[in-house]
Amino acid sequence: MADTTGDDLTGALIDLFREVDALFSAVSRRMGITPQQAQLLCFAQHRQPSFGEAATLLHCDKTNVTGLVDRLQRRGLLTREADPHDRRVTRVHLTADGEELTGDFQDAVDTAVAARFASWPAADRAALLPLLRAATTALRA
Amino acid sequence: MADTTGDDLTGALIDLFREVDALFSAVSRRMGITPQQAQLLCFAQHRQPSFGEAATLLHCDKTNVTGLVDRLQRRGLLTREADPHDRRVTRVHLTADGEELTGDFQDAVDTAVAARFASWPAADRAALLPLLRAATTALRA
DNA sequence: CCTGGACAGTTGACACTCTCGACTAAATGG
DNA sequence: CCATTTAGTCGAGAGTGTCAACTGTCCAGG
Repeated sequence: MADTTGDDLTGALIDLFREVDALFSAVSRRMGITPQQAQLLCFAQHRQPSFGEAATLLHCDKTNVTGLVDRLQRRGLLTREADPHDRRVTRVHLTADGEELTGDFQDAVDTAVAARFASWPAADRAALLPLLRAATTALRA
Repeated sequence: MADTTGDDLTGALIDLFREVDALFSAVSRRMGITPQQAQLLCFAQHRQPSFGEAATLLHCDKTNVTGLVDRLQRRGLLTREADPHDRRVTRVHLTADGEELTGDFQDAVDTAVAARFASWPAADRAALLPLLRAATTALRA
């Protein structure tokens, strides 16, 4: 209930959001990190984000990133590296331990998702993926 | 990148999750409450959950709910009501202010979602809703 | 040059979230 | 009637998140 468009798209989005959140949190916890830490580690895997970029990616204030990085660095999962082109910026690099933990985390999430969709017909799964991407783009606007 | 099934369903789910999270958080903030408080208020609108039920719905420990309710009660958005059938349980009831704020919150989210999907063809929107629901059910397993 | 404004990260203060273990009170079932 | 279970609370402690104020660096315009 509670809707404007006649269909309850909002409710469906939030229900899905809650399930993904639950899965993501459960796996994070099992790995001994918080969901926010998991997110930062995943970002740091592809790029080597500056603190400001990390803040943007995480949708939070840059001052928050300082503490987040502090805790992960204390555990040896990442390091702060000076940016060679701009001495103001510090970049986040994963350590070998960080890479391993991040890989394990992603594998665990992938496995869990794959298991839950294992019984889906290929046609449904094929239809879902582009719609999810389109919905994401729509929401980003 | 990072995937088991060939398609990157996991990535798409997490991307969508992040957008919904961003929207939900932004609206909560605009309303002067936290996302967790918003969730609890929404639940309390339909049912009158006990603390344990609230904890289950919010995927968190019951001790967390005590503080959550404390803060919302201090702001006059809800009350603790004794359950007539079991004197151990306390139920959460929204006040008039709480109902109003919750309604405003839901309207704001609905409006934002509707606006972002306004340009979607009806056919796409019709296809999206059942797939979202099915995906939610799949993940719940 | 060199100075002022913009930008990157840090710090301290503060509120909220979240969990754990220990506790009280009430229900329940031998 | 007593043992157990269940509901909520409390205190301690770690993490998340914001804000305002600060330092250091970069990059113009004068």
